[in-house]
Amino acid sequence: MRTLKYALLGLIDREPITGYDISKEFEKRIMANFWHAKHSQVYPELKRLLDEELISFELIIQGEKMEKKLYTITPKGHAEFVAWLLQDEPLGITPKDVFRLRTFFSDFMSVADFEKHLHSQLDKHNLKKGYLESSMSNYYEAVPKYGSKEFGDYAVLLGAIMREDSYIAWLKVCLDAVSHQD
Amino acid sequence: MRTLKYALLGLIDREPITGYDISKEFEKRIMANFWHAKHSQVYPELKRLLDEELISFELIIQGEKMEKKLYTITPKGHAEFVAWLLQDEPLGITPKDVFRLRTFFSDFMSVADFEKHLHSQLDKHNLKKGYLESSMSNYYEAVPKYGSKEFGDYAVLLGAIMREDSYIAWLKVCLDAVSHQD
DNA sequence: TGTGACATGTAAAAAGTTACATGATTAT
DNA sequence: ATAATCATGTAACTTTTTACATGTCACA
Repeated sequence: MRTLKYALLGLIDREPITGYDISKEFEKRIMANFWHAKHSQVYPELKRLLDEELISFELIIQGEKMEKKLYTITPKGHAEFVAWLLQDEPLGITPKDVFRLRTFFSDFMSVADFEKHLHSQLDKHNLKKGYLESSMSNYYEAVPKYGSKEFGDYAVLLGAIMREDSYIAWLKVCLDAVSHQD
Repeated sequence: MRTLKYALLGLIDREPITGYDISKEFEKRIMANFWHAKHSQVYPELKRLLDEELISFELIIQGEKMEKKLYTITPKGHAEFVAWLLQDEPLGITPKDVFRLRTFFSDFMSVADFEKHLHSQLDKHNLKKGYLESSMSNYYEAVPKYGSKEFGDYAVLLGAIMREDSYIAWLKVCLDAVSHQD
């Protein structure tokens, strides 16, 4: 399906970018909320897109001699990207979730152990939600206009916060259900 | 990390099961809501668990000559499974989501095209939510008691419904945000 | 008699992770 | 000076998917 290909093409189409900055985007910035790839996957894929003439690059010298490659999309790359963007796909398999797997097998744990797990998850998801909410309030005071990059950023950030809210609500319901049975 | 190993051990620990039924569990039953593996991954992993003496099997003859292998967990397998179950893990990377990726790049689409995408996703997630809700009402009239298999089933099913609700709510917010700008 | 579900596997390829490898630049 | 970050890559391995491969059983 080569989804990474389109994730890279889209990012490069937004604005010229280096492999290093693409990796950062996947590891700690907004894209980390719905896609991921390590730099060891990004660099070979960039080389492949270059071979396919979907992108090109300009060598930039940073300081004395440090080189970086600033990638730009080609017309062919843009056309392929937009064609992919408009495709309607079936839902696909539900994402894997190790904590839900543990919950499914909670009958092999004591109530106390399962409650410890639930509290630990609550802490982690609350922390994550906090990070997301501060990104939201730092960058977007109102809903950005559709058609701007900011709208995309805003929409996926909102989705990430809602996903955390829902996960937190689920954990609390589980906690409720077990505590009424102690 | 070998999470598939523990997913298999847990299932087999619940009750003796064949490779075929494990695959069905991943493809269409409750486990499909948080884990997945094709039969081509399941059979080799079962062989590996057998080599490691974490499981054993009994040959069952179905009808005239059709053979099936009913796998059972060994004491060693059970011990490893429970040790894994009690581990607390960091959150790990956010699951990939192709539709969120498309949303992130929605500035390369017309409002009409993005709205079409949103409606298509709404249809699919509403359908999925419907399936989940009917499983819920068919099987669980009240919250099952903690410590039973049914509690695990119920908890993850509830989580899956809440996840769909949240996704649907997000899609509606996006639809609202774009329609106010037409 | 043929279709769909039951049942179990292997092989090859793609995708993703971990480890290896190197060097420059900036801030303390 | 030294640690953190910038910057780019490759190699080996694990995980996952797609395709190949075979045969049984129940039902219409």
